[in-house]
Amino acid sequence: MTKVINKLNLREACIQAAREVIAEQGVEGLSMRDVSRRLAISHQAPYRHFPSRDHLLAEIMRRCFEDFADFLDTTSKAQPADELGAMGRAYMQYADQQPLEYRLMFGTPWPEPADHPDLVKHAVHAFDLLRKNLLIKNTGHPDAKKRSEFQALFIWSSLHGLASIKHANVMQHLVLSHGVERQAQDFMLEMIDAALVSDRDAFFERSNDL
Amino acid sequence: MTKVINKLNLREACIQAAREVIAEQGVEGLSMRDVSRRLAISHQAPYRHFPSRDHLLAEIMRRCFEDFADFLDTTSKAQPADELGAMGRAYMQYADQQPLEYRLMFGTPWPEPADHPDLVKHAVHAFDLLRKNLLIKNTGHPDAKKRSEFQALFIWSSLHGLASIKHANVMQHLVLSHGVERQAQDFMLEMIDAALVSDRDAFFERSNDL
DNA sequence: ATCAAAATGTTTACACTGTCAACTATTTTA
DNA sequence: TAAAATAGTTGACAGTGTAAACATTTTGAT
Repeated sequence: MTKVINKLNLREACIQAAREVIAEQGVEGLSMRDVSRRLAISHQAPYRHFPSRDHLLAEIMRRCFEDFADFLDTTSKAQPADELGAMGRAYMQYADQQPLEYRLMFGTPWPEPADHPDLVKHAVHAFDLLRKNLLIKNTGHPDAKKRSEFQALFIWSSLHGLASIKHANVMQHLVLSHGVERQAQDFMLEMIDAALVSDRDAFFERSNDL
Repeated sequence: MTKVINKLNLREACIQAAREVIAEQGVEGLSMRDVSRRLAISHQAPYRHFPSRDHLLAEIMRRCFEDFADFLDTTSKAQPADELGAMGRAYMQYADQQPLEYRLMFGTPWPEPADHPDLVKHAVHAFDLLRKNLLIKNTGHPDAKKRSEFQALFIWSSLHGLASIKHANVMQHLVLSHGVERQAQDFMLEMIDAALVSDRDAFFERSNDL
């Protein structure tokens, strides 16, 4: 029964099966033959739909970025346009709730970008959401564009850094005081906020000299 | 000749050969058989010194953390004790100059920590340097310990996040304004500084209620 | 110095991987 | 309906990690 559905669109079935494998065994454990076995098809059948294992993986990653951007979009649109904190929380929320997807996007060695332009396009789109949001916040400022980019990179780095550290499960080895691990995210968001409100005009003026 | 040296201490030779492989082909390209071929020994010889490929890799990672901690230690000791910026710059400098090592430590899926306690110990040590430095800076403050841990996590996350993004070579796809990519690190360090000087007493008081 | 034991290294073998080539069955199209 | 494109299968090859059995070398106690 399910098999019939599979055969109707083997491409989709491969993607789904691959995601199951990743969920159970991690990206490293993903193998074309595993996918084939799950679908009870020959080990070469998936190659009719994906040129290589990397292409299958890239397609999955691409969809993750799509979902991720959607999530950020809808979650932050539900807030006032300048509510940056909401976006930060949304980012960390996604990282928490979809650890697999997050790890796939940001913790997996990327395949050669040149071979997977769509993957890059969708990845950049997620960043652009943040950049645009900041651009609104910076209207009126001289160098609003540059400013937004610097800030976007800072925010993204901080959030991504924390998410990575969380996913690496390394915090439990640091012997932190009670509550620190749990509240690290809130503290981080406060720090980002504090950093943003502090005027950095001097930096931007200096930066134009180079 | 070199072969004699190799045989004298095959364990060390394996590690060195493995690092060469990683340097040339990345971690993914590291294979036990590759190591063996380089040393002109049988493909099972390395197993007399490392129970598995993961153990070889873990030993290399452990040494990287050792080097990394040493680097941070000496580089930041050359500065006044409370010069946090120096530590941040040292961190990013290491990430820039030793991209391979950095990627190995922070960008490679870790083997099961329980199987490699030494690896964890050395990794934590690098974090402790930062934590201790902040503890000095926070002397006199109530909750100096907690404060330091929050701050250390924030700093580490930010720096690590930026380094990861740099290493992923994703910035070149973001179409950033001129100079932004180059100056991102300086901006980041300024932001961290700005965030730290802003008093967060309210946060810490709140945090104790939970 | 000898001789057993421990260490180190080699050979063989197995199950797994990605993917190429050749073949067959099915579906679409002219 | 015949031809062509598409989809799936089978078999092969070179690569991997590593277990097992064997050979050699080094070491330590008598």
